[in-house]
Amino acid sequence: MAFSKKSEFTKEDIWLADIAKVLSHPARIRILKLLNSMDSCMVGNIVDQLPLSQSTVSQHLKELKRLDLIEGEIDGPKVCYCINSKTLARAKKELDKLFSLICNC
Amino acid sequence: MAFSKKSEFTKEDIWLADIAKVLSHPARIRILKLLNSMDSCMVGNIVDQLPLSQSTVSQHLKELKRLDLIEGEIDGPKVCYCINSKTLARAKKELDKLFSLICNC
DNA sequence: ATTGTATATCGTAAATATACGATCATATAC
DNA sequence: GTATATGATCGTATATTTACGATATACAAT
Repeated sequence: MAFSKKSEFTKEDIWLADIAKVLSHPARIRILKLLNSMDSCMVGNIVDQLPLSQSTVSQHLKELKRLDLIEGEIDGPKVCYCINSKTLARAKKELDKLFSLICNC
Repeated sequence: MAFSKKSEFTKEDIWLADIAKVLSHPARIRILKLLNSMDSCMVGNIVDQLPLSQSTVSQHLKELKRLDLIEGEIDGPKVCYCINSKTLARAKKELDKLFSLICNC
């Protein structure tokens, strides 16, 4: 493509699309579920649960962090990730708005 | 990448990720909103409302149709698209399940 | 200081997505 | 029949995503 036309849409639609994009890989959905179910949220534990290399998981974590869906806390040489409920709640609200608009559900 | 690892996740996560992927472009979000607000749902009307060429819009419609989020009905030389509420309701339900899992919201 | 452990980043290859113009197929109108 | 209109598909260029191994960084322990 010559260049992306995404910027020609509304800010709201772009943000929702961006959130959807972060959720558009099963690894990232899995990671979000894991972060909420595990006692520990170290990267190593996440890597162990996924069929992906450490570097690939790190990339997925970066994407989740970029959209503020998760937060990382440095703990010595380790990093502990956790869900950012605030952003997720906002995402849920906006998705609800979209669905109520387009299909009354 | 050598090849995608998406198939190594659960069917549920893959389906949700696929739905999210369809929603991951502002043009497709805009199209869904338009289909519900316009009297007519002809392709031409949709093209008029988007900053994209006819062929690009057709590609986006194909994606929405692939996941069964919309349905097309042939009307002479025209095609009328409409929302498939059933699939959207299922998507909403699965997204709700995900959000309640990961952030109690 | 050295060694080990945990994670991020870099470089890179292949897959997929985005976008367009051109063309094709089909239905209507003449 | 031919022309016109609508929308899908093809071909193609570029951008982005996905994935990995290798390397770098940062801290901890010895």
